[in-house]
Amino acid sequence: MLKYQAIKEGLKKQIQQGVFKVGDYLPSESDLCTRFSITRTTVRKAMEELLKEGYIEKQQGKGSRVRERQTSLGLLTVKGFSEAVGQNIQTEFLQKPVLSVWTSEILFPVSDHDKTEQCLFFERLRMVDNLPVVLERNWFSGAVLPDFLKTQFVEGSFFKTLSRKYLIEVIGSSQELRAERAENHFAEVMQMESGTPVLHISIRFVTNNPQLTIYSELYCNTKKYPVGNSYFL
Amino acid sequence: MLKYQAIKEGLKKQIQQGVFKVGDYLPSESDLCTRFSITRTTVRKAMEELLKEGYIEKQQGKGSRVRERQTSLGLLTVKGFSEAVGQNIQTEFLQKPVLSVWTSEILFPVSDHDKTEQCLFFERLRMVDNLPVVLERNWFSGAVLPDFLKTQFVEGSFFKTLSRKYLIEVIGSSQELRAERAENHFAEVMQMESGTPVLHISIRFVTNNPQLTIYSELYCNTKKYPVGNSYFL
DNA sequence: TAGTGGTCTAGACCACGGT
DNA sequence: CCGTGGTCTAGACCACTAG
Repeated sequence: MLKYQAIKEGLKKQIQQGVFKVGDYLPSESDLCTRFSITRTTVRKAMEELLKEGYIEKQQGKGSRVRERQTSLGLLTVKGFSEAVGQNIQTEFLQKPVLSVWTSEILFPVSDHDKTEQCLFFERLRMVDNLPVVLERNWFSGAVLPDFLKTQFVEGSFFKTLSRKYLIEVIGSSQELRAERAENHFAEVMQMESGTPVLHISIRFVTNNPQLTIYSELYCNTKKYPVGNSYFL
Repeated sequence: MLKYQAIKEGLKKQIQQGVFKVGDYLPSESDLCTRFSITRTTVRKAMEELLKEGYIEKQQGKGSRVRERQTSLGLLTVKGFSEAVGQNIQTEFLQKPVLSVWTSEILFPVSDHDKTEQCLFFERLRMVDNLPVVLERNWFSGAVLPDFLKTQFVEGSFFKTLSRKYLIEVIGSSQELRAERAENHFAEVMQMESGTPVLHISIRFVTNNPQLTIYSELYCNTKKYPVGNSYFL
């Protein structure tokens, strides 16, 4: 194992396990140098990677601080979601996590390995001011998530739960987008007129555990809240 | 100016101007060290940035090679576009670049500065097997693009033209997505039934020239060809 | 003023690709 | 075998933040 990799993984694990919490400062670079008997170059390489992967932010003169990880995975978010503080946002479980089956609703091809495992499923409705905005349906293998069905979500977030309780991180994603008509069942749940255009987002999340891939199908009413993203070098 | 910045900008300019072409190898790191009387660390920092910005790719044992720049800006592409070699892809100008006006069709707010400048516009239709897939409408200030209306597109690409002829690079983007009904005019151009869902993508491209922002509105028929992207750490 | 991250020097050895 | 990029050492000085 390369030295900078070891430092990086060590720090990452401590962040994930909560030894360093969001907002905490990591030991300074010179601290780490003496502590592990290595040079600044090596320490800085490790920190550089943590920065690139979204775990920390640096400030000259102050230090490196753990931040709420945002993968910057080119993912789309509902505009006005989470950032819009004044908004009245609710999340409602239409189906809490249960044992289910691999279904053809999943538009990305399910891997042969996944097909041989049990399939877990849950479904949520995201609302702004009591208006349904996103219907979110998720499927994934439960093989590497012991006791997931009995687990409480960390801060209401699926991905935080994977990170804190199972040390699983999302390391990649593929998305496909389609404009479709809201059909009977969806139209009703989403409180849309049947036949209204709905934005259908299919996502495959790849994690650092090769046994866990997450398949999500999102249905968005973009009338009042378009989805979007930004990216700057 | 920092040394690594100077090296980086120098190499970047030479790449943009075609001194180093796609596929060419840049001088080796030790070459650059002696040539500019600096150390490996500094050269490597410069190369690192060029890598991150998508200008080069590195191979241990061989060297650093200029590659076709792909910004990895979290942008969406039509699935099967450009990668699908067997496909029969055409691009048709519905409107070649002309002097136009800032219109309310642009969903992102047009900056006050842009509003005071002349507005250029062009419109293209992308087709696969003679089936319209994307209608693309673009607006931007012509202030910093002398003779743009008389300019031929480099390899049929707007962005390559900006890069090669004006040394302007896209450094960021914001996107918004909406599912809408194809209305009369669009439905006709796109050869879709009126009222069919269409994916509307609004993009604001930010460039390294503060005077140039590009506003694009794309309308996609996702029935056969969904749009999408992938991202991996 | 002390401590932090940012830049830079001048070396060394290694892993990889091609001759 | 040589040249390439990848890792690492042991220093130095600078720019920024805060007490």
